[in-house]
Amino acid sequence: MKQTQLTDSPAFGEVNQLGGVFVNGRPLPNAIRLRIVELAQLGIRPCDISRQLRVSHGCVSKILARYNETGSILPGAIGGSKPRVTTPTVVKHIRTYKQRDPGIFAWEIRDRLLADGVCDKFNLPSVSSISRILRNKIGNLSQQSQYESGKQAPHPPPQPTLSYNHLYPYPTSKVPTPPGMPTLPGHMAMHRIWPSSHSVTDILGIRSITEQQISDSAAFSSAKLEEWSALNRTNFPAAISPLVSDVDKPHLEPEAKYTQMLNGLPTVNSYATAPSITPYHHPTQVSPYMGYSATTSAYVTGATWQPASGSAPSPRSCDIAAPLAFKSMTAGCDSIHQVTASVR
DNA sequence: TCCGTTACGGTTGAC
DNA sequence: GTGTCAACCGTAACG
Repeated sequence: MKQTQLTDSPAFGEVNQLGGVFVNGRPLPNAIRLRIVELAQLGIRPCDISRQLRVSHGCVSKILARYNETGSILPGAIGGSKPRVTTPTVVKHIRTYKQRDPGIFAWEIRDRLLADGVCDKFNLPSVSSISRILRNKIGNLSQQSQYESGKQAPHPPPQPTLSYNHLYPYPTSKVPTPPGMPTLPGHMAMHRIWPSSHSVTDILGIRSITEQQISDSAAFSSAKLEEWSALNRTNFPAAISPLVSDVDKPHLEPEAKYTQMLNGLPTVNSYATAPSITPYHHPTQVSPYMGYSATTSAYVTGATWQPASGSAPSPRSCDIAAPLAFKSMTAGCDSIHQVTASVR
């Protein structure tokens, strides 16, 4: 299989064709993700980023595409199930509808749920789900309601004020799409936080990176990423930090794990330092930890990105010191600049 | 050579 | 405690 073509399969990581270390099935560390976006914003071509960071170009392409689309460098939510749409509130309303009109069809209930604001188009149960609820959870309700209707006052109408989002909020509803930004479908908007707490510029401290030295931005990156890495699922209350959304919380954990394993191990600096990289050269020491340091303090340094030859790098060969080009990222840059222009 | 896309094996977490 | 499912991941390969 493709994966078996990898050059190495250490117990805790694998080495790709570029010599980079990765953990199959796990996201790249935020430090590398951040670096990918940073380099792209500096005008460095994805192929060069791929080679320098030893990340497959497909991955670079994916991360940059995600960043352009969502403004976030963080991976999506891994695992878990889709939130249930048949919440108790929805069931209650279905029951009410059935009580008031025992002959109501499932599709009519569905329309009512939508019309009354109980559900929106994203969490509207399917007709089959409603039928299942009628069958399993409400059962003989029609007969019961007919019986009860004779001795009870009419059931109060459904209260549309308690929407599904009240119990199972969708990030899309929590995070309005900013002006000028395209409206994303629900699955995409799940990760949309705007102004994105995960945008590079935000990560870099809400300052325009055009105003900073790379080393300065790296310091901010490091600080932010260390902040991330210090958090994990278990100690991450929803409101603990505005920097990270609920959706993205799970992805802090891997780095927290990696960080915990870092003591005494090489940092990512040795993994992704440009001068040390000979194209397609496999590191003599293969350690998955090399690539999974959550801290960029050692990983992202200005001097690190000098070309091995010592000659001045061109924009085509990683001109870090050159003015920002924002190559091919202009679509999202207007908003980015708006964000970076403001200082909290 | 570059890059978007896709198949693949793998991980994760809710149910 | 375990299995299933559906989301995600990055890589390698293709075009």
